[in-house]
Amino acid sequence: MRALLVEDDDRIAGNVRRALETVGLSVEHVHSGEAAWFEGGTQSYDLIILDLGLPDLDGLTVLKRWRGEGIETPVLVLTARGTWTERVEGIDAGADDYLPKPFRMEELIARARALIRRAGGRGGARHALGHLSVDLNQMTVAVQGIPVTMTPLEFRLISYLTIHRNRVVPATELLEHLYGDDDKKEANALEAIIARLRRKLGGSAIGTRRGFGYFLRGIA
Amino acid sequence: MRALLVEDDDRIAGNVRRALETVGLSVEHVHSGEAAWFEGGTQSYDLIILDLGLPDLDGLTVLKRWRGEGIETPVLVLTARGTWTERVEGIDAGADDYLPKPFRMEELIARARALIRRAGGRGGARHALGHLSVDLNQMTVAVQGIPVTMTPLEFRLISYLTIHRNRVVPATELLEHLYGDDDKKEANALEAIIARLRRKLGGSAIGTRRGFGYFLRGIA
DNA sequence: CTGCATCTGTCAGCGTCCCGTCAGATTGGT
DNA sequence: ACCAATCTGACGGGACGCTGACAGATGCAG
Repeated sequence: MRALLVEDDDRIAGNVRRALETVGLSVEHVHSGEAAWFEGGTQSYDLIILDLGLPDLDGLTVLKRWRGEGIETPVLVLTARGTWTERVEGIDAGADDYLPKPFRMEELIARARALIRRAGGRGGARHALGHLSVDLNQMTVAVQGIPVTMTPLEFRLISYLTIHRNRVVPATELLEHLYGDDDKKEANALEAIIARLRRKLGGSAIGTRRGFGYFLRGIA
Repeated sequence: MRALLVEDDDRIAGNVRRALETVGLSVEHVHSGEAAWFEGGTQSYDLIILDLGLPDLDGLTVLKRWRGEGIETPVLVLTARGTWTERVEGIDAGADDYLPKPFRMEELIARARALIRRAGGRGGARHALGHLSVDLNQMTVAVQGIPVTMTPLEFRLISYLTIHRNRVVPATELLEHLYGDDDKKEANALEAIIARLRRKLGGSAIGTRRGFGYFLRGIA
């Protein structure tokens, strides 16, 4: 379940990304209209979150182009100014839903879920790979069917790795995800959590790429 | 058991919400016709309370669109002016019942109940898990068949957990549900209610996921 | 109006568990 | 083989959640 986030403001983007990821979406983020136009046109997404106020190519233009090309991905439009005309424009251009800033993250999530559901993509908050299964709703993790209790940090870490299962996640990114970038912890804190996770999940669940980061592998 | 409340006046909306919640309904609230149109079309509700006097899209239009789409959810229409013609219009558009402002909350609740019951919503109003049974219509809770008396807050909490039984509900969400986000209570208030609930229901009914929130489990 | 009962928010104390830190072992790359 | 990166076990401070007690608020009865 992948989402494309088009937003030039990094602060907002960070929040949105975190919110979406907690409900099990894997989020790709681009800052500009051009990049969005390219990403959305070449990759397959289950949902696109589109901010209208972009530096280069206008969001509405991008949206119209997509629709013109027959791309049917559900699009949720964000905009600063919530005027009536703009809303109509957005709907006319092919937006599936519309959300004026500022908005509450819960609302964004609710609407995102609704869009995905309507599009027929069943919101799968349940991931399984190999002998490992992660349920983002119940916040449970099971190895070979038997449940394993997780502490908050451990769960957030395994969730993040699960959502980004297909790539190596840099340690810095994990640290940023677990603690707001402000908190300064010894780098060792992450390693400690990884160690505890490995003990619970079995040693081979989490792999290390020395100098880069960590990745999840199905347990063989 | 979920209700959608479409009402632009926040004062009225607050009262209605509280009233509905005391009878065990989980209430979603939108302010505009557009939002209502979207919410009602994408989510599944057991009841919709629709105010006609909306700023953007007229309530009647929304209602007609829903019916046109085959959405059969019972709709209770509220309106400021109770003229005869308007009532006919409302019924014609597909409303199931009609209530002129001002009205007494008791009457609203009575009609809401009637609509849900008529729609066969009886099926969803009674939940049973393990030795615990929760009846949202009668506002009763029973453990192993013997009824337990609940205070209002306790009942709203157990209702909310029952409705969202399949996931871990974050403490913040519970706080927001019990008190409007405006009220700022010490976080401990929630814990106090949970403790009282546990004493009544037996310790194992409500589970804690430290750092996340609470969840309901059938009593084994 | 007064007294009683109930509900519920606040507080303080306590136990449990989380997790950051440290120190030493171990691994992997060159 | 050497060095840096990573791993791991142990430990302790502190966050988190639970509970009992209390008091203000509210409602009801007399």
